[in-house]
Amino acid sequence: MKMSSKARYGLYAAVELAKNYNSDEYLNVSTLSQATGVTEKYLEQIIALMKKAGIVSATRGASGGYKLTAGPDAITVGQVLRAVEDNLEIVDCLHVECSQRGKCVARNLWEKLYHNINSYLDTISLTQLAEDNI
Amino acid sequence: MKMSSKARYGLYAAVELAKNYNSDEYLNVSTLSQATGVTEKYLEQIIALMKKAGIVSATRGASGGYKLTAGPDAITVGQVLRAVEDNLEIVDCLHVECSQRGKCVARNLWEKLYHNINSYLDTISLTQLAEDNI
DNA sequence: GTCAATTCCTACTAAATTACTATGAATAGT
DNA sequence: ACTATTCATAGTAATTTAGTAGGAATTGAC
Repeated sequence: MKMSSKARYGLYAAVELAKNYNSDEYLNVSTLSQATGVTEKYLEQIIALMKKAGIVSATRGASGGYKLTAGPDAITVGQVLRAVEDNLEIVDCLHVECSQRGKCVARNLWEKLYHNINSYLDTISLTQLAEDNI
Repeated sequence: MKMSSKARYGLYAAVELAKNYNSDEYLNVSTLSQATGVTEKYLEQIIALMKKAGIVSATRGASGGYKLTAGPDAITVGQVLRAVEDNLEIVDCLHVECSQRGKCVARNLWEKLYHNINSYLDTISLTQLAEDNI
């Protein structure tokens, strides 16, 4: 039950973008890579996931880069993690039909646990994370 | 962030052992395998982890098998999962020293999340799980 | 309108982990 | 002694993760 490196790196990048939010410049991958210690090419892929999820926007070309689509107060850790981790789901049987008989003793447990985790993660904004105010 | 099959199978086995708790017979791997649909050899390994964690006891030889060391009311899902999943830890940096600078923005988050998950899982007993009373 | 800086897209690969399978020794009841 | 069982450990195949690589598309700057 480990978080992937994508999840960790995604958070690092999100925090950097949060810090930059009040600037009018975009942060490019090269800068983010230096700030986070993650290779550019890998970060590109991770940020692409955040973009796809709508929490990051981008502009191309010279002086292009990335920006949060909303203030860091309004974006939660849960949103970031769900974007980069493949949906954060604890167990496949929540969306795929489980091979076990319909009456799997654990199914309800996984659902509640999943809900529990996400509820918690959605109480924490990027601002709070950046300020370590958790 | 997926639960391993060990975690799922471990719970299945634990529920079977819970049902058997009031009997004076031990459940052997072969029976458990049939009840859960998991191969005997794999189950052996999983139950060994539970035994190591002290929630299951065993006797060898003819008419040997396994039994919970305490009533299913007194054993939680969290105990089972921590036994079979390698400690359930969300992220390595909770016990291994993290390569990131000491001031990792996420560390506190992982700790709280880890605590959160375990607290929840420890509120659910095997009895509750077996009765789907979650 | 060309050039350079950037994102975007997608294929590939190496390493690690997971999910088993296999073999056989140790033990205990009958 | 025999048989049913757990216990210990090694091996392996499949899957996933974590990253590399190459280049096309786009945009701003000059």
